[in-house]
Parts: sequence; C-alpha cells; structure tokens
Amino acid sequence: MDAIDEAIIRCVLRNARATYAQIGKAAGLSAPAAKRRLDRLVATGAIRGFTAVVDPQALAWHTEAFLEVYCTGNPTPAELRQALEDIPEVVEAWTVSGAADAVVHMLARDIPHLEQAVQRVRATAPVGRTESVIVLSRLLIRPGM
Amino acid sequence: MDAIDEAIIRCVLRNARATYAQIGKAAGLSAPAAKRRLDRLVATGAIRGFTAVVDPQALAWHTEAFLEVYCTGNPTPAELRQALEDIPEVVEAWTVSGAADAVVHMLARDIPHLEQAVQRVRATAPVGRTESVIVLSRLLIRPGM
DNA sequence: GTTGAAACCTGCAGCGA
DNA sequence: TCGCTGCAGGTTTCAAC
Repeated sequence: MDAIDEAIIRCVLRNARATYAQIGKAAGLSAPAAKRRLDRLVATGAIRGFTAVVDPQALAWHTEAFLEVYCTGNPTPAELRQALEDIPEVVEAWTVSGAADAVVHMLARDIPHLEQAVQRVRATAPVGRTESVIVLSRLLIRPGM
Repeated sequence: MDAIDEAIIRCVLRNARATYAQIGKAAGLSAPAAKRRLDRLVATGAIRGFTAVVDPQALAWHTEAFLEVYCTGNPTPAELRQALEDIPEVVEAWTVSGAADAVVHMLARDIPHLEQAVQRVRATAPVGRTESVIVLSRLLIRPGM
C-alpha cells in the first residue's frame, strides 16, 4: 500500500469501469502493471468489489429513514445481522455506542412501504423498541466507503 | 425502465466491471444491446456512476461515527452541503426530521483524528451543537444506494 | 516494471421484426 | 423503436525479459 496504490484507488472510486490504460495513466504506470496492482488490491481485500451508484429516485424509492434500535436481552452482532439482512429495505446497519444499540439505514418506495418495513424490523427476534428519523434530503454522498 | 433494465442494474451492482457480454447474458441480451441499455441508464441518470467498494480498515481508517447536528439560524441545505463537503472525513450527510437538523456520517483513522474532524464540523458556520454516536461495528452494508 | 503478440472486447455500421 | 449480426479498432491478457 503506497502512493501508487492510493492513486489507483482514487481512480476506480471515481470510475470503476475505467480501462487499465486509464488507471495506469492516473498512477503513472503501464496498463499491465496497473492490472497487476488492481488485482492485488482486490485479492488482499483492500478493494472489496465494484458497484454501480444507483439513483433511488429513478427507481421510485423516494423515502429514506434511520431507525434507532433498542434490543431486548444481549443479542450478538451476528444474530442481529442475520435478522436484518433478510429485509431488503435495510440498506446499512451498525452497532453503536450511546442509548441505542444499533442504527439501521432504510430505503423504501413511500411512507406506507417504509412503515411496513419498519414493522418487519420490529417483529424480528432481538429488536425491542425503535425510534424512526425520516430523511428530508440527501446533502452529500461520497461513494466507495 | 422494465425487467431487463432491472436485471442490468442488478448485474452492475454486483460487479461494475462486468463486460457487456456478461451483462447481456445476465439480462438475456447480446453485448451491443446490453451496452445501449446501460448507456441509456447512465444518460437518464438512473445510474449515476460506477465506483469501487473500499475496505476502510485496509486503509487503516478504523473509526466511524454519526454526528447529530443542531444548526443555528435557518441555513439552506445548499449552505450546509457546501460547508460539509470540504471536510474529507465527512462521508455522507442528510437533513432529517426530529430534534436534530442533520445527520453526518464520518470516517477517521482513530479517535484523535475523529475528534479533530468533529471540531472542524463544529467550527463551520451554520453548525451549533453536535452529538456524537460512535460506531462499534458494521453489521450490514448493501452497496449501490 | 516493461515490452510484444494473440485473444478478446468495444463501438459502429447495416439490417430485420 | 428495439433487437441481432459482422467488421475495424482498441483493450486485456499472458508470456518472456
């Protein structure tokens, strides 16, 4: 992991479909050398994969919310993860310090759809009380992390 | 936007570096037809771009937090956005309903680095009080939204 | 890390439903 | 309009250096 690797990562963060020639130019390398570096970054796990950035509005998913989750008992993170990953409206989830046990980021078509998804979260085993925070607007998204 | 477009989106969400032949196979199309569809999805804005999924731990960014921001006065979302986008540790930000005005997702190397970045957020013009919630672990990340 | 050659992919025509 | 087939040009891949 040196300055060349970081230049390669910056390049594919901006455009994951860049050709190896473009990546090489951004890092001061030839195309084959760029491919070997990129393959190594994927193999070591520094880069987990490549994905598209989809506009949820274009797919008519307008409603976004954060859910503060208070658990009953002492579920392990693995149990919580397993309970949440079956709910497609759950986009991200973290365990956190503070009053709540976890924060869940949700995406839904509209408010009724969100309400239904929240009820599914509340119905899963280790979840007790939840508190919803509705997102009004996206201010800033830096892709890739 | 039909079932074929959705199959193409699912394919590039899983692997943004897929060749047009692979995308076409996933959608039941030939490679040139797949390229035309994908180009159209990018042109219409349904797909904003393509990016790599980086493991922050591999880059030694271990510390993650959410900041609830309470603003002074009535800043516009655009003002808030401009104030936050100059701080590289700010990964995502939303305006929200509820007590806080905005939620800011931050990523830093360690606790001292996070503290310094939080101070930069608090020093920006429209930000008054903040409340930090430290992330203990990532439970779930679904890429692409 | 760099070169060179073969296989593959991309992009653009033209054509048919 | 949207899909499929060929062909020229560029890109990726793999080898040897």
